[in-house]
Amino acid sequence: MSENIRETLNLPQTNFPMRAGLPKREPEWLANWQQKDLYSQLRAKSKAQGRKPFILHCGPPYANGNLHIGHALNFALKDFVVRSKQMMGYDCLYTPGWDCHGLPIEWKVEEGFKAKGQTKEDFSVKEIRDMCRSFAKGWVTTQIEDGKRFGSMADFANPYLTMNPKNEAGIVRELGRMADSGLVYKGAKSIMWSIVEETSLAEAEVEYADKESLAIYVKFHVKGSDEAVTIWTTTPWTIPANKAVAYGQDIEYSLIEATNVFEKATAEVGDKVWVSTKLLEEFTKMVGFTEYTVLKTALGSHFEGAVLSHPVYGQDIPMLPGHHVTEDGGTGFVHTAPSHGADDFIIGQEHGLDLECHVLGDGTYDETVGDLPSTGVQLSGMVIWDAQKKIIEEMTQNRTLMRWYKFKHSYPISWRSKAPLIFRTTPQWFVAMDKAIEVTGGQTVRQKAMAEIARIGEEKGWVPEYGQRRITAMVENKPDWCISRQRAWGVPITIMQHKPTGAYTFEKEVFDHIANKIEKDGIDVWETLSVSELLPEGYLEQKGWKAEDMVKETDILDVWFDSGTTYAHVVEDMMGQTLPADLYLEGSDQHRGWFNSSLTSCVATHGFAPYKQVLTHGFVVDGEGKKMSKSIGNVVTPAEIAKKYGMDILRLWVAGSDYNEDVRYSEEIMKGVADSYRRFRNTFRFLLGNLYDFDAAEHAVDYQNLPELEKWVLHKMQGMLADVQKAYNAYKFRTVYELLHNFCAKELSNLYFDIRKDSLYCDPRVETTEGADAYNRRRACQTVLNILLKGLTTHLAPIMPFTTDEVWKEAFGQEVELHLEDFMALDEDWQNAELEQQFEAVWQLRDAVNLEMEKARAAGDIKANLEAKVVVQNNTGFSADTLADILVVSAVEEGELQVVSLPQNDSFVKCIRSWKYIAKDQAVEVEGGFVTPRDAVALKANQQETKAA
RNA sequence: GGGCCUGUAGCUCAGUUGGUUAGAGCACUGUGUUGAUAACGCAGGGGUCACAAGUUCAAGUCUUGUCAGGCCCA
Repeated sequence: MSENIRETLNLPQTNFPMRAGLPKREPEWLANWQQKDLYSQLRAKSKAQGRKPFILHCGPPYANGNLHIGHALNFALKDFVVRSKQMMGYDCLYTPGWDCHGLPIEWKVEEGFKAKGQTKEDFSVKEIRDMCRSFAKGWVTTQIEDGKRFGSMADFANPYLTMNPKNEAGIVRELGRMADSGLVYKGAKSIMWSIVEETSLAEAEVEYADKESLAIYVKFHVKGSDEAVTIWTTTPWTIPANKAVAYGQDIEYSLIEATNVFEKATAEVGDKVWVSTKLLEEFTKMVGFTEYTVLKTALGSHFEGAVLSHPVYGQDIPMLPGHHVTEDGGTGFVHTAPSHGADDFIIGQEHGLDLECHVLGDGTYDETVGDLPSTGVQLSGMVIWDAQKKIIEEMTQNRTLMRWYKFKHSYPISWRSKAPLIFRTTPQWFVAMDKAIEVTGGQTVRQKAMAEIARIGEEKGWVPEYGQRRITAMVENKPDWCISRQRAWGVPITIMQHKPTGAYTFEKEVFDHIANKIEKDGIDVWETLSVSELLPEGYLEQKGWKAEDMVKETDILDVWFDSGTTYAHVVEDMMGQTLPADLYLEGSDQHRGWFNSSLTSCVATHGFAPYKQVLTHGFVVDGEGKKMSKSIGNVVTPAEIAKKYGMDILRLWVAGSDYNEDVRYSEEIMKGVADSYRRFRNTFRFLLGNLYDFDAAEHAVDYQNLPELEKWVLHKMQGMLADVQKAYNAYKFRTVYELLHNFCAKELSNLYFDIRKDSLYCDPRVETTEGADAYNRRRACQTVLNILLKGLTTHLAPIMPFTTDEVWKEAFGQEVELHLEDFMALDEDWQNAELEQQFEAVWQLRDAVNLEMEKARAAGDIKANLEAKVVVQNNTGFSADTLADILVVSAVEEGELQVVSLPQNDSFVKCIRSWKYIAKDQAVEVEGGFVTPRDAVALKANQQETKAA
């Protein structure tokens, strides 16, 4: 019999499974979206509606490996933005891109052919480029596939690649605009140079590691006296390039004479040397003076005009004042080789020293270096690292060396080869930061960039705010931008020099003309086409130059120039949009990288910043807050996570994290995220299960006819979803997640669902005269469930596109696309502050009753809530019956708070259908037991319906 | 070594201009249900707010330092 009764209930029915099975099912849904080309459908819809564009411009990942978890964080955040902006009424365009040129790829390609015993010289530039191109293409293909798996709403069919001829042409055009306004110049500067890769390196490409160097103390004899000045250096190979010794103006120096020395010391009794007074003790200990006398002291200015003798070659060496001289270590004097040090270079420039570099790109000395006079060793052709000992031997022989020893210190290395770098002065192309230009209205690039940073800050464009402080510091101190690289894989610096006059082709029309050729046939035209083909018609004639006097530049552009100018060749050219873009969104390391190069470039060519807002996120670290690295073995890939948990869980992890800081990833955390996911999923399952017989068009109840409780739910939902939209606008996805999750847990599961289960399950699902009230109550509840379903699904869609799509199709049919929808519209009329207040009192009462119930339960008086009658002072404004529903008890009576057990009361019986206890005299007897009058009606109506069907 | 940032319950996070017994969700424990059932309700335990000084009538909240961690730079 009880089974028959059960059949008359309206229990939830749904095909929406409790267990998601995301790893298996997500790829199927993804294929469905792709097949329907939702991105294009959204564009068509947006166009038809005349929507305002919102441009999230994609910073290109580098195409040389699989996407890692950091990319997952970035992709997820970008997709939250794209989807939420679209659903809030924008036409949100998102073209993903890839950075394809550059040293890391060229290096990988070289590794490949070096393994086969081939060298660079075995290939033409074009052949190397072709290999690089196909290498990059392979990774772009892989990364696009990886990227699609994230579920991003993006134009994956038409991505931008910095190696596409169209983009390469755009890069050249931007260079042309800078050259035309006089910003591009060729200079000689001291730069970090890798002798392994034979190229200069950008700051970003330099790492630091401990290295053992040979440190030396050297005497420079003062001409015309028996005194000497001492220096200390860790780069003995730069001694041949020494051009000066620097002193500190205000530093006090002492002239000391050694009266006794350590027996094995190179230094000798009788040595008269100058050294910083502060460093005397350290110095004498290091060079082995066991006894010495101080002859006199003098300030640095004493050395003005002094001339020294070079410790190897003996030529005159000037002493010069240097601001960079300190007394932190060494001797207080600084060995100055302008071709091998940044400070040295500056001093050299200031004083007109010879800046020529005697070290070649491969790290060997060139012909201009003289042989070592005493030992007769030939330096030219020798690798600098090997030459060091020879130089030390030489100075030992000629008695200018005081001491040498092994010294361990932090030293710059190449990020790729990990080989130590050297400072080397070579000709390079630069973009001037401090030259006034027209496009900015007469300001320098730096001034205008600083002004733009401040303006964006005033407009709250730096999210989080500390981004402004970071980029300000970077731009403030940024030296002129070295844009040239002596490599093959990149966009050529399309400048020619007229040899006889030394003039360069800086005119914009020259760059544009070459860009057009590149756009048609690729960057190789720079090598394959002749000078006259590359120059605009009539250009040479106009200048009075001959083609055979023109020399093409062989350097290529820094990759940061490629990505730094995407605002032009992607946003303007490819996407056809107007600058600035609405948003750039990348990791916080890009304050120095892409945000910086983009700002600098766009200011230089357009006179303003390319973005309105810049959103930055931290890095993914492990559960202990340590960085992820292969050596520690704490690395996880997005692919693994997708396979284990599913992408919606990964995305939910991002949404729940505070991306302003570093984001922790661990199995424990993911377990928690998966638990949170279940709350959402079961909420949806409950909604879907209880809407199985509801058709809004037919059954929806008008707002004014809804019971108070339903109105309260709509009020709460309306306020919550309005806050959710605010949070989306402020990119506070964590708040979105929390608001939705807590609403599902508190307002819905704990309260509304719990209360209305009786109505949903037990009220008649068929309308009859005698059961009209109960029937309407259930339809009213379903009306609200249906609104909740739409509200929650649409507002959660940007975070969990897979699950919400599954919900939507379960609710509205397989052909209905959630991701073409906007956020469900919120009705202002749902606001009802008065009602909220009334319910606050109800919930307080409910808490008090629950505590009392728990006591009764502990005492063994009751088990289930429905076994209780609650005596309470009802000042809620609701009837006793309504309050009984809200408290999920069988009855409410007025009086002092008390919980009364009904099963122990002979005058009550349990309704076999609703399990409520009811007074015997009100109960209806049916086959198998008693039911309440409501259940008697529902039982009959539902049975008849079942029979009819 | 320098710049920017972070350190609140087992986990993810809130904590407004310093002001009563520091909050939420999840996890955990107990318990009830077995008609959201690998789900749901109810109740409960759990924090010397990284550490140490200082300012103050009063500090998670301000200052300084230490420790740990991250990004960028040298």
